[in-house]
Amino acid sequence: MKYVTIKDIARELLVSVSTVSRALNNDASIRKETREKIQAAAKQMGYVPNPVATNLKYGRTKTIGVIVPEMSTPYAALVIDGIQDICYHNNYKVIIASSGEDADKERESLDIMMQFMIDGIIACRCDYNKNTEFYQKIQEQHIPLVFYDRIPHNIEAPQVVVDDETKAFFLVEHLIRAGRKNIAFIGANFDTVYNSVLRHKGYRAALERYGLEYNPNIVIQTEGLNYSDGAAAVDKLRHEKTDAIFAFTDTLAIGAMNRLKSMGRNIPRDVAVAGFSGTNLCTIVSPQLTTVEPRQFEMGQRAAELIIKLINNPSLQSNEKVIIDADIIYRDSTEET
Amino acid sequence: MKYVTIKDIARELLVSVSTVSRALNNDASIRKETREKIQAAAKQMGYVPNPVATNLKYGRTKTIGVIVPEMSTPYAALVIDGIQDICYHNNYKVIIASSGEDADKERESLDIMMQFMIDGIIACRCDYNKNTEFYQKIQEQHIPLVFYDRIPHNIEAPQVVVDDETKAFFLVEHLIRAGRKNIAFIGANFDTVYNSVLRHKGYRAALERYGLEYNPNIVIQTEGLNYSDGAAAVDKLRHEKTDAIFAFTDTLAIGAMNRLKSMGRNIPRDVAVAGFSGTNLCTIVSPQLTTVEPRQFEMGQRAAELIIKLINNPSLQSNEKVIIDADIIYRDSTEET
DNA sequence: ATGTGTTTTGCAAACGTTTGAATTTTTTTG
DNA sequence: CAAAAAAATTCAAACGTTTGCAAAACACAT
Repeated sequence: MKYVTIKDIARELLVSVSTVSRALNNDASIRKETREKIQAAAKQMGYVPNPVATNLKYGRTKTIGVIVPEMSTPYAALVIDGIQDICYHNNYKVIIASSGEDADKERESLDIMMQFMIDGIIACRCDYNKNTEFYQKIQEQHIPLVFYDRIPHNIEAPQVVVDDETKAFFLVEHLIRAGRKNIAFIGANFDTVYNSVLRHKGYRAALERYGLEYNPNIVIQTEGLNYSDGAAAVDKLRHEKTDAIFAFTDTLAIGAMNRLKSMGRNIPRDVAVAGFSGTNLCTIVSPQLTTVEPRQFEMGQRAAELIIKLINNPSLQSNEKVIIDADIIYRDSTEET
Repeated sequence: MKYVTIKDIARELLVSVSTVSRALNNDASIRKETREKIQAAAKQMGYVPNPVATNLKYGRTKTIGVIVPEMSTPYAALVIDGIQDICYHNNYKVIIASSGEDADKERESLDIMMQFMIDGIIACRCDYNKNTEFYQKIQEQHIPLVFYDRIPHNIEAPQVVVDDETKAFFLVEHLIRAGRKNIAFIGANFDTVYNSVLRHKGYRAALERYGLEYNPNIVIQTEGLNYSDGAAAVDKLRHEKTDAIFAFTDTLAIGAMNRLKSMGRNIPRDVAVAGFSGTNLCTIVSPQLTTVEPRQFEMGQRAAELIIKLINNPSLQSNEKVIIDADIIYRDSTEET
């Protein structure tokens, strides 16, 4: 593909390239007539400015890299949508990589992005104890870096997150008020996903607040975050008295729910189940799943706005922390008994 | 972020930039010693080649644009994964835009990508009767263009697709053999999604082959492709005798299934349900859903390989058509009565 | 006409690479 | 030891922009 350049226009109109450049950028020093003549010609000739040339000139790529832990839930899709919404409107390209909850893959993707010289990174770490030095190196190079969703925990950085602890508290409170006494927590590994620690904290606080005993036997940490991990967690609970489950994500909740059902237990009568994520998957399972629904699209938007702000403001050393609101959606899976 | 350049290395080592350039590119005309010295210095100084400079030089962006109709199913995620797998290994950036099944949005995204001067486009059209001229314009500009999944139908272009007709035939055959006599087809609009036309063709062929009467009253074209559209289709079937449903996608199938359940109909006893897409969503609903599962990751890979081939071979005017295999996965939703 | 001031345009360098051609250095040869 | 050949290095232009500064064009007063 051969594109029309500023030079072509200059040659055509017998003016200099600088004049064309200025005219197209509406520079005040160009005579109105000339400007209009040039802009008309540009349009007519199908000129489109070559972004790589200007990027070279300005020493940037107008690209931001996004690392997500997974890409196959509507949750991820919505966040990405939000990011792209802001970025495309600000003329930034977005490149996405999924780590698949694998820290090595995450690291590898970061490496690729660094080679692309992206102007900034929006990341959702899969494991808060991994790749820390790498992210620090990125920070030292003064490449803008924003985290979202997963709490970075052991690294100071701007971030866009949900108030896990509070939301978990309210959700568990809801279960308690619905008459549940033995509420299990199916969480992600505490050494991997810090949000899990926080939701557990909220969970425990709610129990305490309502005078329910905390039973470590019904607090499970899963291997991964797939449906099968939810199911596996249920197996571990097999011999424990349980009348409700609060799962770390919708995926875990759905995995758990289906296992419970196949064991012949009725939901919500025998066991209430609640998740966290607020994807529309909650509405396609039966019974429909109660969940905490962060404003995912907005989360993406905020993260994108933040990174763009940091890119345009290299001096700004802020570690701004944006809290995204989340709604608790009550559905059949936690109906009162 | 200030990066180390070839010039910095040149200055440091008191050689010319061309020597550095050639040394780093392993040019044979550079003395071994010099080359090694330069490469060592480059590494030590943390040099990373500036892709925007080389891209400018070569008149390309090393970016390929992907247009998907939706991004919130595991289907899309897997295809994208496949695309990225190939592209990142070939040093191409991938930028993705979702049209949300809206032709205007699709067009808008294409516009943005054109402004980014991507080297090629991989697209899944949301409506084969919309934006045709626009895609033709892209072809006229000789920008490599590959379609996947949705049949482009009224435009000649390289594509990576599934044999819809045949696969639909076999799936419906399976329903018939399981004893179903009144098999409904819930398809996407025939004027919008050509695959729907083809699957309908396969559906009809299977009926014919087994001597079942074709009943147009139980062939529904939906508005959109969401769960709600599946449910709405079931409502339209309300007064028809139906003991099986073949839905155009898993999403439609799940929407239909849930509506049937809420109407008190048992699946598969009263109505068998089958979908098409092969996402893992089929396994989280109950009963688990029979479906046709195209090799999604592979589909993405093939599409990416094709586009890269075309980029590297501008002369190649091929309209290669790659057929991706698909497996029929039999699950509880279509068990024999 | 001449000079002054303003407006408009052009020159040339720069961003970080690559690469054909020219130049320098080294090696080989008679 | 000089000349020729080969090898290694450098020069300079190019990719498509932007932009400080110089130059040209014009307006107006004298």
